[in-house]
Amino acid sequence: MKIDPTKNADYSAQIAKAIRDAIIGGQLNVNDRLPSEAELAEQFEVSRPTVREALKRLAAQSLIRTQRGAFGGAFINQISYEEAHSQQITTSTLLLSMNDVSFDVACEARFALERSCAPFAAQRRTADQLATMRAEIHRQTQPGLSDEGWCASDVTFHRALVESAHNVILSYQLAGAVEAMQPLMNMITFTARNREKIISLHTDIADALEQRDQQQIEHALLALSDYTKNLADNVFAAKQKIKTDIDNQKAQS
Amino acid sequence: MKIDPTKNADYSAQIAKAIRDAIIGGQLNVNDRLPSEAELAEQFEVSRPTVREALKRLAAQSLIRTQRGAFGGAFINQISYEEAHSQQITTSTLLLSMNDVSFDVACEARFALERSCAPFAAQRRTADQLATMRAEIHRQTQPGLSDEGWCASDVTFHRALVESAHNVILSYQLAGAVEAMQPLMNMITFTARNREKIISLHTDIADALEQRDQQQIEHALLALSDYTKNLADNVFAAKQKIKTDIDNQKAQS
DNA sequence: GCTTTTCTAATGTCAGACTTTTAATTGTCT
DNA sequence: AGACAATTAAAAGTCTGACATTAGAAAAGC
Repeated sequence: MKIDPTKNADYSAQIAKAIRDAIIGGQLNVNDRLPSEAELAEQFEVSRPTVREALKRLAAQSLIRTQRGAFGGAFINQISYEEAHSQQITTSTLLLSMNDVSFDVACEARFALERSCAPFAAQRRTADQLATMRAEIHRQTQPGLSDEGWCASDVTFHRALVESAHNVILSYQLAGAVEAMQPLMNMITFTARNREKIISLHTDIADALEQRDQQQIEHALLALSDYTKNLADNVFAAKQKIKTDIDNQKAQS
Repeated sequence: MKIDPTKNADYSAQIAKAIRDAIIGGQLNVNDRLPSEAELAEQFEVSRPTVREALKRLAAQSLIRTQRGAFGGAFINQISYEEAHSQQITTSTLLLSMNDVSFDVACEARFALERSCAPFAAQRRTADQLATMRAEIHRQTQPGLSDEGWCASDVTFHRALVESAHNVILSYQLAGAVEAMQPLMNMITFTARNREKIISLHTDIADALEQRDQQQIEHALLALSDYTKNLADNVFAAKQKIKTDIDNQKAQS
């Protein structure tokens, strides 16, 4: 593990990369302790603040955790599904919000991914997940439910469907799709949507899952996808109309 | 944006979180410049090294980029698909290697996700992607191809299939599946696999894509998934046998 | 008007000190 | 001897102040 001393730029990035590569390459294993900051500074021939910046970079990716006190230090972290989950959701959310992806593309991807869990969900769903979905549907029928509450319930519903496939990798991968995109979609469509219609589609999904009917699950998800796309089209058309009206008014005055 | 002054711990994490939330929440927009490190230090009432640690955390997530010199500073980064890609692959790879996921679970997830692009690939594939896939199949027939070369070609082949769906979000999400898992799978199965068999399955996929036959694409991917699972089973059985043989030898001696 | 030089504000780096935390060790009492 | 309390040491966390390097802007020169 050495760094390039020629450039006087970004030692901390280089050190972080060296350690990261050692972790990925297997030279450093889970729960191994890194040398103390002072020792690392000596090894890399840089100052302690520089080492610390490198360690903070690694900590930001959950690659290490630090502990103070004697026999403390920086330890290689075992990345948990939860951490990977939340990282992926953060990245996906930013990616979507910063690159103005067309709604159709996002919607298509989101439901395509969710459909991929259908065969396993049909096989392996337990009463537990079904009960969660039914409970969320019931919550969604409550007239007093706020938009935030609706959105949270929606996410819980879809998450239960994903979990019913009982495949941790699939759950992790789909987290990005469901939990990052669903709130964004709700934000866009909430003005136009008809809760009863969505509840009916949710009920179709739950029924199909109860029957362990893969085809029907996929079909119901497609219907929900189509309805969502339609909603967005309506919202955009309405926005367009407002814009046109304003333009006309300007032209008249 | 304020931090909790009571705890004398992890100011840098708190500051990073405050800025991250501001980015996600939209208070800070792409290409906005953050205040200088000295100004941030004043605002948060901490020292400059502490601010710098916070900024390095954000830089590690590609949320900001920094530029030296007058009128330089830290700017909000527009997260590109490429950056998000590589981050996801790093995370997925670590997640898989650190949590000893069963091969079947990973394999099932990987191919389920890839199948989700089948309907769009069938509709939208261009001659370009098909040509890439055919070229990779041809490369795979070369007898002199190293294991590394095979693995790279395999990834390129599957990546072309994913790209043929022409949905950037889907491409991004599937990158984690294909590019993180495929090399790991190749590492496990390369001792047992039959290149000709895989080439034939790849040809089936390319043929189905050429015919724009969604069903056939999914079917061919399933066949490849089954074959891969079988390979892994054989590898594990072989390992088990070796272990048993050694135990028997020990028992005899 | 164009090029070159100088200026300046910002990040990058360093050295050294102090604070806080935490677990192991040592000491003391029952 | 065993349980509890005080001590100690190692390590992260933080601060201060300084210097080096960079790169865009402004000024000077042609």
